[in-house]
Amino acid sequence: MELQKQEPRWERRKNARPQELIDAALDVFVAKGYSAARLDEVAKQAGVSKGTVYLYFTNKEELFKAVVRDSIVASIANVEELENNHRGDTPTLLRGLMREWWENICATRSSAIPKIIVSEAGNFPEILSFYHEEVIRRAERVTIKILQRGIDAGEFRPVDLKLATQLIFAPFIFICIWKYSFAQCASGAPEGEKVIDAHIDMTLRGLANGA
Amino acid sequence: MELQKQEPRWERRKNARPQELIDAALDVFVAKGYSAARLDEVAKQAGVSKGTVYLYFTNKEELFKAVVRDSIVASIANVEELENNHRGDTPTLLRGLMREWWENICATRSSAIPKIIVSEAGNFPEILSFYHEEVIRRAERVTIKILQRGIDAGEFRPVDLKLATQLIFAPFIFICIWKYSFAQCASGAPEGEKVIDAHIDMTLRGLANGA
DNA sequence: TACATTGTTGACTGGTCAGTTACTAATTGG
DNA sequence: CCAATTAGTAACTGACCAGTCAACAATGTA
Repeated sequence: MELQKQEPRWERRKNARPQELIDAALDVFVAKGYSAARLDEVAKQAGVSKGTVYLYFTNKEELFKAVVRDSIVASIANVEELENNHRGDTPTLLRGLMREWWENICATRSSAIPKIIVSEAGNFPEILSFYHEEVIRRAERVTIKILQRGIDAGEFRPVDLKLATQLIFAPFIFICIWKYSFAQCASGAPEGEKVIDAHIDMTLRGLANGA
Repeated sequence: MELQKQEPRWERRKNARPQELIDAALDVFVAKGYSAARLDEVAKQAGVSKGTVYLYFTNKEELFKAVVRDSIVASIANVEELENNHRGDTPTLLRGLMREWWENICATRSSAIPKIIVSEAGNFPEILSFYHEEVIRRAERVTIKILQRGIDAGEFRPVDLKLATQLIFAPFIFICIWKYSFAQCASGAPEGEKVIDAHIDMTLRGLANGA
């Protein structure tokens, strides 16, 4: 018989758990999508048992919403703040919005979320309306605000605000979808960074007020 | 007691069943996607019991493959035949390919299939490799053949064949995805027909050999 | 060291669904 | 008309999984 210091079988981590679970959940949602994601796997990834997940999130849907809030909604909040505090010229501000989207969503694991919404929203209407309210509408609102500001200042020519907003976002969404579907098999996948640089350039030229 | 001719409780329809089941299955796959589609519902839609589905298809995956063969693979076969028999100029042939894709896939219920592949292929690798082999590769092959033919005849300028093929297909795929995701909530959805007309026009101009 | 508090566990439940099978009845052929 | 054949049925099985809960053990307190 040998006496040894027993490692505790588990630790209490009341404060750290939610973020750990959100991180683990993002991993699993990225890999499997929404409905095929297993909460047992999220728990395992976070180093806890499934019961613990339900201690911090009432159900799978709320966990998913927390993941979205932690990544995409946070990014929108950044842009809103950028818009509020920005004092310089509007093209720079719009470039800032687009870079933010690229760097913090498209180029990260978060890019799986728009793909999940596109893929599965039809089967989960509550998630769609949540996403529509907290992501799509807010993103539209701040983008329109920036475009309006540019038009008012005479930096942008007058354009259809809604349509311009959609044209600005479409390539971002397309890249998110591509990354998680055809990217595996299509050899000639478009290089995201370059595509977005070209897109930013095109957009700013397209909006420019030909004095 | 009244004597009446008893309607038979069900009919034998050995020859008709497979097509009836494929049609019903397409409806359900369109509405739910692959993994959320229920074979009980396919059976109900076709007016039979679930057991009958398994009389004609070994499992869900084979049923899905049959649906794909019945719609998209058939459309590719059309294009291959078009290419084989065509004697006129190549731009007309390429326009024929693109119209075929629009009319028989994008503009019909079949358009749900590319969306399903994009959405769920990650979780069903066997379906992805089937689709890659029987749809993507064949579509690529016949498109490249047409482009090469145009280049050889001096009708098209020399272009990167693989890249051009991807650029030709990307808008079709995007429309298929859009129809089954944002189309519901985005008001300013692009009108497919016009987008594709513009796309065909752009492609032919882009390929034209500036004599 | 003993006790109270509470974060965590993991076996369990209830519902769902792909796939199976023992049986039933529509059809066919002698 | 009466088997023999076989398309079709529906109840069933086994696996899976979101969500629950009674017991447990890590930590705080005295």
